[in-house]
Amino acid sequence: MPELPEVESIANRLRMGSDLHPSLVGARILSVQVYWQRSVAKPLSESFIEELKGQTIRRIGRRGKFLVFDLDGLTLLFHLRMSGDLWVESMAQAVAPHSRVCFELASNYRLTFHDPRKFGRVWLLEDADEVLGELGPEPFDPQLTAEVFFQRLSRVRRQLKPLLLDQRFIAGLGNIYTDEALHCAGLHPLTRSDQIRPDQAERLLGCIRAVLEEGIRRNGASIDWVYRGGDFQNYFRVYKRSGLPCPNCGMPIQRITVGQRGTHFCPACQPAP
DNA sequence: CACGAGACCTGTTCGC
DNA sequence: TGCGAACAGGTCTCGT
Repeated sequence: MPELPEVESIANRLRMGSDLHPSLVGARILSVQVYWQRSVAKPLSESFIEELKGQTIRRIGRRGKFLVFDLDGLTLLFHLRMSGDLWVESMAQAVAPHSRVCFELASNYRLTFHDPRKFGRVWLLEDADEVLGELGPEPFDPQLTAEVFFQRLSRVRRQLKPLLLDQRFIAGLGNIYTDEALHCAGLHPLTRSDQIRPDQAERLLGCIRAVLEEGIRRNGASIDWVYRGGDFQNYFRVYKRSGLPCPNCGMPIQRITVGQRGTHFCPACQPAP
């Protein structure tokens, strides 16, 4: 489910509240239940539970695909990986199947880390950089100019698709938005990064920002049974559209596998390198 | 350094 | 209908 726009949408909802629950900013944590030990990456779950007692959520943000909860001198981080989600439920509700970690709040609500596939992780850290430190730039960082982006592309010789998925190169892109951005930019996913011209780099950066912006505007994409809320899935141009016509030229969208990931592109608009 | 394969997991969908 | 294979929004580790 979660790439930058989905995580941003979840962070916004938790921060602002919704018709179903109040904002979590200012909420105090009474107790924590861990139902799947490996979901807690750090520290050991006993300390995790103990240290969280009495902490208050001061701020809710996002960095790359991480949700960042600033507490009282500690930082709570979530990575949702493939199937994770954060739910706010009334304490009266039964704990749902696939709930991995539950946080009971003083407001009589419960924050649930729900994650069927168990790939997601949560950290409680004194220094968030221990986990976030290696991340590449935020796509919307004004410091990330077309010039800087071109230099970063040129410094390595890698296929564009796996490179854009590398969170150390740029933070927040996943399989959907990478395919959409490459299609928007007219670049084949297997193009080598050091073969890119400055004007193509500028176009690609603009497209990355455009597709992420659209994703955020539509509150992310909701596919299958994981995560509901957004409707960007109705506006995909290439992702999961193999065989269907390219919205630009009508050519059937093609699907290949790149670095173990399904990769969708238009053979006409994105000519092979 | 760059890439591919396997691991970690459960659930859904597709083909026979 | 039933069953196995393929596939899924991510990332880590290992071998070449």
